[in-house]
Amino acid sequence: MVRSTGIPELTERRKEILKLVIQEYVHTAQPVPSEVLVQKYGLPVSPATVRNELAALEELGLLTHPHTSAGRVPTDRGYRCFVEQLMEWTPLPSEERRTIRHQFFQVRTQMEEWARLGAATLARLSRTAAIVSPPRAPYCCFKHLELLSVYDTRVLLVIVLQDGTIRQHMLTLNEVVPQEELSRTSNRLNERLAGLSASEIAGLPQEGWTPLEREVTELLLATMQQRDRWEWEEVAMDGVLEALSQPEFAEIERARQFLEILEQGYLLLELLNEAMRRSGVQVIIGAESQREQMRDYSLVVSRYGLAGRMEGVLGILGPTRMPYPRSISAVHFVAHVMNDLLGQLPE
Amino acid sequence: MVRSTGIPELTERRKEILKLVIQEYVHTAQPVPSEVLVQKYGLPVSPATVRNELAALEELGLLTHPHTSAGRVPTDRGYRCFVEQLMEWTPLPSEERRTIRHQFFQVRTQMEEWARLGAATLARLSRTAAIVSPPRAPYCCFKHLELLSVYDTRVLLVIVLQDGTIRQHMLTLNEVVPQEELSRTSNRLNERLAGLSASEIAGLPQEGWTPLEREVTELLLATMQQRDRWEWEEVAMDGVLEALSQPEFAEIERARQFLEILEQGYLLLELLNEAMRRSGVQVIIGAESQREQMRDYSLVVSRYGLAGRMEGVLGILGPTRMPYPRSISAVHFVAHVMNDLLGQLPE
DNA sequence: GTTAGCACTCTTCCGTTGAGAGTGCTAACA
DNA sequence: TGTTAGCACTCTCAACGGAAGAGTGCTAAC
Repeated sequence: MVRSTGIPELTERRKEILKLVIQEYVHTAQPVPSEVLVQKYGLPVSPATVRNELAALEELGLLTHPHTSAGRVPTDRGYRCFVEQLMEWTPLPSEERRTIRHQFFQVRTQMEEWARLGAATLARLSRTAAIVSPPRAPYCCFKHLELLSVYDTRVLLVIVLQDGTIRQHMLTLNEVVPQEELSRTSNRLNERLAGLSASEIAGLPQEGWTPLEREVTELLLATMQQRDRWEWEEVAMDGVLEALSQPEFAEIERARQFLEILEQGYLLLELLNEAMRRSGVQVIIGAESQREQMRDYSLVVSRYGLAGRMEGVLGILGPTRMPYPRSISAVHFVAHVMNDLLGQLPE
Repeated sequence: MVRSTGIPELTERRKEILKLVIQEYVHTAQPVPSEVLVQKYGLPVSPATVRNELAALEELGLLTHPHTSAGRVPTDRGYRCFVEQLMEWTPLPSEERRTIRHQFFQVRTQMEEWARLGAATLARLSRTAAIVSPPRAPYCCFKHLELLSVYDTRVLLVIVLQDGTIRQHMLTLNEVVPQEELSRTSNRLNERLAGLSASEIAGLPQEGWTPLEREVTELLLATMQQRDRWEWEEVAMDGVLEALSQPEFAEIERARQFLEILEQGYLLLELLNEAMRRSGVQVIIGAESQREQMRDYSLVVSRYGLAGRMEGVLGILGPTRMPYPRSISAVHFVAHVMNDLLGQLPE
């Protein structure tokens, strides 16, 4: 019997051995020899038997070995099999859960802190690089704007969208306009535009509008459209240094490649956007991402929030050799906590 | 004659040789042998003579060599001497200046873009890590707040300070309050508090205020006090990968130390704060910073903005082996451009 | 199906060696 | 006195070789 993912059914003993190889390799970062499996984990068979099984697992594409006299190393498929069938769920200690919930509770009023705390928490739990996008509404309507006279002809335009996005623009007017007039203008615009989407605003007839009203509406539209593109800069990131202490980054070139993925972001943005379409924790192992640059790295991601209303995505990035049970429960838990935060905040 | 900085006066020939050693070393990252100086730069003396001079410069503490049969390498003092006395000013090509000015012009209305563009520009010009703090007023007064009903008892509080800082808080009230009542509350608070500093607000008597007014004032105060601490997170950073391609980061441990300095930030914050107190471009070479972690790195920084009204700081961080003339003109120029941006924006 | 035994392969470490790079010193020279 | 050629000396670095060790794969026996 073959599963939908193309992972072969294994005998119990092979499952056990594969699991041990992965656990050991994740722990030591060294190819795992047959003798260690017998001695350290007390398998009730001889190393020779284990070697036969290892050879069979290699035949199935779940393990490799770097050279003749080296131990076994898991392949992407091996990890996949582990994640789907063999892994034991390791929930976070309830003590730790409480601490984390408390930390989130403390910043519950400061939305701009959520992503940052999420990334920090995730990085600490997973000991690798963590990324958390701030929550936002996918189709976001205008909520409120404010024109503030700053000095002379300089005016600050503050735009608030319905998901809490705030943007500010500095305008230079042709003539000095008193604050009262600015307030009247913003009130008029608020009455006309509040609750409308970008396309609705774009479709409004502008007869009888003042030049200032038109200019502000123009900027408002530009802001709303710009917001619709995800910006890598607003994604919170943490634990990069933590990740770099892994032995896979012993050569600087590897470290640079890893940092490049994180700094450029477009590649991760693509993968995160794909992940947004599904629910639950998703694991993308090495070459499974179909991205050459990601060949040696795995991504554990989850969407969070209220679908279609206010959502974000979070995850961790590390070498394919990562403690998947821990990573998955970390991502799962933080997504859960952030879900709760958002659940308290209906649109 | 000895300068105030403790740099010895040198003969013309020694100046020339020191300059050449530094230029060559900055370029190749290899210890510079006497023969290269003669052959490549056509010094009108023999290698033996150059060796005598090199030995003298080493005696003065301006050069070292890593081992007996290696060429010379500049010391921190050597670089200091170079920066203060020997360096030739290399202005940016006017073509490039125009391009950069144009880029800044395009984001002139979006203050939150300034630091990011500044960092990107600086990184590109200097080919190393760049940091730019967003501009802010050192003693900042309250400008405006707005309470927006979000849903049920959830209310969004938007705070605008006089330097353009914007913070948002999500409140949960005990009872549902209609938007009109919220608007009246924010208007009352705006009338009472606009233009006041944190300490002035803290000193106001609150008799007769509603609980909501007190709560909002509380949050406002917390926000203003929090703003007074510089937050490393708001500092824009760029060019980190660029920096890591330098040969000094061939060993991963070096790279990690460097990234640690940039990620933690507190050390740089200290140095930047010191730099804020002086004007003009400042160069801090290696151990001059008195910080062990900074021993192998140099910082070229400049304050920008309007002293006491709206200011920020920017700079670059790289190995002590850096092209100081280029770095200094880059920092100088970007500070200048950002000065101009702010000059158009009196408080 | 399991296992002991063993040959085989490949890596890794270590000591050696030799070449090469550059200096520092000395003695001669202008 | 400053400059220079010559040369010995030191130190690094790459290459080499060999030995030890790790672990496998295979075979034959149980």
